[in-house]
Amino acid sequence: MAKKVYVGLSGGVDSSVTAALLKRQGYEVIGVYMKNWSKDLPGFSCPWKADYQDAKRVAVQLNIPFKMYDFETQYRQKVVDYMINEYIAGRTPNPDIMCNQEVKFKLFLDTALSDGADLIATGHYARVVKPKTKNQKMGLFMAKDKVKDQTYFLYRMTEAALNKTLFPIGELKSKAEVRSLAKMFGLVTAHKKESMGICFVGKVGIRDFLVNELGPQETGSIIDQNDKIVGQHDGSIFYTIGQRHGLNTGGGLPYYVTAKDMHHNKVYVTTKLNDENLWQKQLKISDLHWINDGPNFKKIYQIRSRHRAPLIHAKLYKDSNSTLKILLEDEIKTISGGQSTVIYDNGMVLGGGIIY
RNA sequence: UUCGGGAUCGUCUAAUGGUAGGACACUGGGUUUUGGUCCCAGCAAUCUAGGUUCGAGCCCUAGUCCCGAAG
Repeated sequence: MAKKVYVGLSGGVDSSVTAALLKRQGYEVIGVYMKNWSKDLPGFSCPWKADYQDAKRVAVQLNIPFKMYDFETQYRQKVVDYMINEYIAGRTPNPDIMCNQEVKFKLFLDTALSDGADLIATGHYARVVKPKTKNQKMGLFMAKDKVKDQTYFLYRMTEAALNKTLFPIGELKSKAEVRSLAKMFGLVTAHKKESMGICFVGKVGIRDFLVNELGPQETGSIIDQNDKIVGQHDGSIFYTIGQRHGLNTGGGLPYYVTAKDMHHNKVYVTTKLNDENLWQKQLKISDLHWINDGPNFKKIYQIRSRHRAPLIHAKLYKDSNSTLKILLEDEIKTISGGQSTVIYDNGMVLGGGIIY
């Protein structure tokens, strides 16, 4: 008897093709639209209805059952509130990593399983690799298409979730192949544009989002590497380390944010591209998460601290019981606290943590 | 007050008396399931009033406003 797979249909091309491929492979496929956010914001209308309709159309085209899970309350609590609190604390969170951890591969997984699913699937560019021997565990691996790889967002998945998850898109060579499959299957989403911005919330600027949630912020000084005030900002929570635009500060050379002082509401910048505050060779991470086993401190791993950034060789050191120090082979542009560092072992995601 | 120096896109700054250019910012687009980075395009200026000159950002005169030194 065919296994039941609940596929998260977002209304985009990737998840549509996911469902189509699984059906072709002989699974009993059920499409599910997760409604996580539906609120319109000033100057921005939430695309959830259009996305829902596209998801539904795809289900009809594939002739599979379709249902909707309403996770708005939990998404608000686990993702949006977390995100807002991080910004208030002066860090820069990654809400989509939290969404994957809490919503897609926990809430959605659990709900689907209790609905009778054997497995779930999403349109992520990643691979779940089955153990070759009995001793080996289920591993999360980078997608075949290294350019589109999305494992950076998935490193907080659990082994238990991996055991129940399929990522058929991760086996494809390229986005172009996804597109052509969508065309071949005749899916309405074949030519749909990529969606960006905070997952589910859509293409609203984080700035507008925060203003809407928290109201206008207090202005403060922008201070350069010579302790000179070079401008005024409209709220230090809006800025992130490494940021260049949005400072409204001109003068020959670009200004990059090097630090924030939330207590005094100050934003520090530099025009020196080789400024020591703009580059770092060492990272400290907390909130550690390992998919299978923890790291081997003798090994050299590859790490990534930004989506799509090149992998960098690094060694891990125990910093405390709950934190880790990472020494990088090459310098990278300084990263804000709240962002994630993901540790790879030859294409396999070992785990990672949150920079502090 | 006096003596020097200066005034060019929003900002920083180029232009032997001969098409006012660049950078940053900003806006738009591209890349990107966070933030951000990066790439492309666009917008945009000679302090005012006279004068010399075929022609003035540039030379001359006056004014206005800045900055430095003398009070």
